Amino acid sequence: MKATVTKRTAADPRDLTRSLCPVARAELVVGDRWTVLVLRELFSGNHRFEQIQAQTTATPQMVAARLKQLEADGLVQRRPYSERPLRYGYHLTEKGDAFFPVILALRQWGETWVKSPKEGLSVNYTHATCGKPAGLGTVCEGCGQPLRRKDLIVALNPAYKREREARVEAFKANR
Amino acid sequence: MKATVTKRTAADPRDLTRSLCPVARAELVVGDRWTVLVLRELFSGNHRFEQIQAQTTATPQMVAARLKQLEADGLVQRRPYSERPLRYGYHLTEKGDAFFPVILALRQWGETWVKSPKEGLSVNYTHATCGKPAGLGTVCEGCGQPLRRKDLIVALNPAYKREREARVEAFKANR
DNA sequence: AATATTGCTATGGAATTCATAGGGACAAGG
DNA sequence: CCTTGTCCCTATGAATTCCATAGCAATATT
Repeated sequence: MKATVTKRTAADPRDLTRSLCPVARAELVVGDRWTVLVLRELFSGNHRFEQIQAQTTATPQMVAARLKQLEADGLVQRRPYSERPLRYGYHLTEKGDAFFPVILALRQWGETWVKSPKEGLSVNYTHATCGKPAGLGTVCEGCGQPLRRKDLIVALNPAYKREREARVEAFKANR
Repeated sequence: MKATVTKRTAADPRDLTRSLCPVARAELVVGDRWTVLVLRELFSGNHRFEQIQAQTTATPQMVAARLKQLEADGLVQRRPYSERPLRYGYHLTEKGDAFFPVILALRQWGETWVKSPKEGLSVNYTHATCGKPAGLGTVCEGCGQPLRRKDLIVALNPAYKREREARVEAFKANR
């Protein structure tokens, strides 16, 4: 006979919200494609709703829901950037900023194993601290120090830059 | 007037499958909670369907679908571990193995920002190459070398070990 | 007064997920 | 050979989430 009561409860070992596994716990917060893309935009300096929507290509509900959840989870803080009309920008908290190594690791894997080599690197980082190219890892290729976002000088591949500009145009075009 | 034709096509800048952004491209493959948990299990040495199902707590369809997709995406290879009856185990390819830094980064962020300190670290790694504790980063705290999965000696926190054993029991209990 | 800008919310249908149940292929024990 | 057990999935239907499209509110601009 099959089990009759299998609903998940708080004490259920199948409930991952209290799992001791740090990966499972992290995934409960960021285990979603749009969430990661929203964070990517915040790391790349886009703080406004419309920009995030345009670059992630998500629907406005998806963006609104993710930003709301990220705020509830403490990764994002909303700050007004205009009083009249009242407009909010979205900014990373310390907890959100600490997510950067995950983005870097995803970037490295994506560049190496998902993109084709002929597409070239999309982003080149220079490590402001030591002045050398930072490479693809999570620590600087030149000096060995862990890479923090604010120490990086970003240079976009021209094709990738065009792609991002094209999304802004496409977004404006059907507003 | 609103735009009339907004379906996404191959040339649409909103189609991320050909985006030059490595993060977006990576997320198309691994931007899913169950997928990441399946990979975690493969990294932790569980290669059989039932084990993966028990530890991820996903439904069998979810596990089957994710494994199938991971195989199609080249991260996982299926190998028979028994001829009669014919049974397959799931193993990481080079591409799948290269995903380890992302798992490490998620682990670091999860341990530091999602779990409460009193829960303690769930996993402690010793770097076999240098013999020292590897720490929480993606490079060894002791020797500075990037951490590869096969160079790590794993020590599970007793409470975390019990949690994993409890999931095996719970799984058997309602089979 | 008319139009544009920005940041969302509303709606309905399509797709996905989940809990639960079951099935096929074999092995082992009686 | 007949039942019971193991392992690896597949089937089903209900609940949930997602997406495309449309629209609204509060201003600023002309």
